Amino acid sequence: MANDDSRPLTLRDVSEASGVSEMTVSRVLRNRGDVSDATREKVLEAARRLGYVPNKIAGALASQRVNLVAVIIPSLSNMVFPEVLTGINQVLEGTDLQAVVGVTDYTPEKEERVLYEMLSWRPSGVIIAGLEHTDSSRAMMQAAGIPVVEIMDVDGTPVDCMVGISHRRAGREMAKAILKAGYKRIGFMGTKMPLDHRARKRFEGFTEALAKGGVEVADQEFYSGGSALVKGREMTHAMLERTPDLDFLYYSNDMIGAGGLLYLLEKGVDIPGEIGLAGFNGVDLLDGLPKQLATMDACRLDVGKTAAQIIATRVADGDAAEYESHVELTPTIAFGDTLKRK
Amino acid sequence: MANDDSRPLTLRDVSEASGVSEMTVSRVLRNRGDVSDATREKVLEAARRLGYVPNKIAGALASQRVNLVAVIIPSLSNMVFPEVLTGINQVLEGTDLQAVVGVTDYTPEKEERVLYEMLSWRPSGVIIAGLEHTDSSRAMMQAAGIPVVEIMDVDGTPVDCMVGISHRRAGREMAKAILKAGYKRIGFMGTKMPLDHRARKRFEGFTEALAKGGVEVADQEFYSGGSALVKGREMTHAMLERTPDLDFLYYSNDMIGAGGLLYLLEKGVDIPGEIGLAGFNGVDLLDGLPKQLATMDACRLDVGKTAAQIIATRVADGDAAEYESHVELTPTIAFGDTLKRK
DNA sequence: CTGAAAGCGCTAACAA
DNA sequence: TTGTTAGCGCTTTCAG
Repeated sequence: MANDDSRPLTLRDVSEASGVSEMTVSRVLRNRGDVSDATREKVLEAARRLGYVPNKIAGALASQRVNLVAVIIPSLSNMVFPEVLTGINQVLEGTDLQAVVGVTDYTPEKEERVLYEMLSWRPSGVIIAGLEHTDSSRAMMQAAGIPVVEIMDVDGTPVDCMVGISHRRAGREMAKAILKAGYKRIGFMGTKMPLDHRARKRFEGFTEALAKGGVEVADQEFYSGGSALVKGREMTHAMLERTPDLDFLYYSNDMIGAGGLLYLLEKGVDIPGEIGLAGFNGVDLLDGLPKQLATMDACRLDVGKTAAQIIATRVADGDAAEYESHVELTPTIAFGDTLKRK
Repeated sequence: MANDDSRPLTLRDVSEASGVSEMTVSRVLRNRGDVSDATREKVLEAARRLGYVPNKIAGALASQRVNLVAVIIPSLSNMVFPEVLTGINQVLEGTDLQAVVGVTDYTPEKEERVLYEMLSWRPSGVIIAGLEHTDSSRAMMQAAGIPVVEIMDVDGTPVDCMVGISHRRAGREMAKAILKAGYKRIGFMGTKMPLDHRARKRFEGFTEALAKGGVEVADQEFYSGGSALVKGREMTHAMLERTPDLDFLYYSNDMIGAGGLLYLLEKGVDIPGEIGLAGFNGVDLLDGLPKQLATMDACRLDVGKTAAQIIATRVADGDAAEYESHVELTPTIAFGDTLKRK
């Protein structure tokens, strides 16, 4: 099965084994051009028998084409991003494109390194989370001459295309719903991540809309590290000790919201009567909680699918491609059981 | 900044811009061989100014070296796998190796396709979940002539190396702890996945050890799809309706265990007095629950680190490398608040 | 329908 | 310390 020495097999080996020229072997293996059934069979048989695996490195260099799409995201442990990936993969599976993932840990420097590394493989496109990048990163994407889709945010100016929701607007909408329900003393909890621009924008939209209603955030707290569920419990406890008259808690993500919810339910607090709660993201997990946490869907699957669709279209149709290059998806509020419906 | 036409920049462009030969430019950019500080500066300046990004495709073809490690896992949404990845990345960051992830969705056919695809990029090593693969997949890994580490399971025979825990033993240990605590009427809940060999092995070890203690699983149920937390609630409810005298529930993963726990707490069931509970994996999430679910850690971070270490060592030291090629990690039971400590 | 020749952009090996 | 030469394994192009 394997060849005598340990040198990987080449097209030439298949050519010799089948008595067909390298060129024709190549054609058979790629289903390109017309090849007679007889030779095709000979080639396929030989390739199978030898256990030939083509060398894409050489193929890519020769054809100047690489069927990879670089996907650059901040983290894999956030639930949110694997879901975007799922959307991307769903669409790419229908093409011959292949996603390759890079993780930035929410730092612009690592993002730059990862981007450089990935671009050096000459991918067919880039899908990257967020609109904030170093100048150098932006320059690289511009110079790469390939489609670039910035995802998950539309509050800013993209290098090329963008697909996502407006986090500012999401924050505003939630604030409006809260005010409308009659809550007045509002606490906020989130991650201590100056580099999580989307969370920041949500918070800005939130405070802005509250202000319009004459309300200010009465208390706020930020955490970093550790189990989000635990942090949600702890912060909720601490905040209510400090500011007992709060009647609403807005969490910057569902996990800490869930922690807060579990904590308050144990304490026997009346929700949403005495205190209302809301999170952000619409994670699956919430469905299994004793009460459904109010939240707002970030359209993660859709974002992934739309972004991949743009890349696929551009790769297939070239510059003549027709598509929306700026797509704003609109999330809807899920009131659940923790936010009065007014 | 960008070049005139839209052709990507080459070494030659940098060479011309700096007045240094291509070869020396290459040396500077790779920090290889001795280059005078003066020329080094000239080259780096030119490369930066032009915005040159090397072409790894060409580099890999010429050097016959690719600094990629193929990592093949069943899923990204299982929490477990991103954690293994974290371990892998932690170790690889200290080398010039780079992980590339492929997802199989728990099917051997897709695993085979993904493996083929990845091997065609001629990676320096493979890390792949599980010991069960198609003959063809096994043959490919054998023929690739690169280090292969099969992870997360040691109950079987690897192609090359393996790192993980024995799921059979994990099942047995949990059964023993349960029997020792005095529980007798035991229910089991898990995923309906004939292809999740590790869950299967755990179950086998579990029933085997129970049998040794003269106990049989009194009821069992399997689910597929949907939110695990919700499924945990639903199955727990259904099972206790059907078999009300159960005094212990063993869940094949922590998420459904958490769902069951939340459900039973709402019902006011005394845990672990009236009913004991245990899950599997030791996920972070559990820390935030009202009671700590008993579980068993699968050593995910360690598995990733050890596997990556093996690859890194083999790549660096070649066949002369010294390392354990079969590593069995031993998980410990966390009794939490849901399993009597005897 | 099949084959021969000429690179793709880079690096190993050697020469200067 | 620097430069020259000859490919890496495949595909493009063009000729049969």
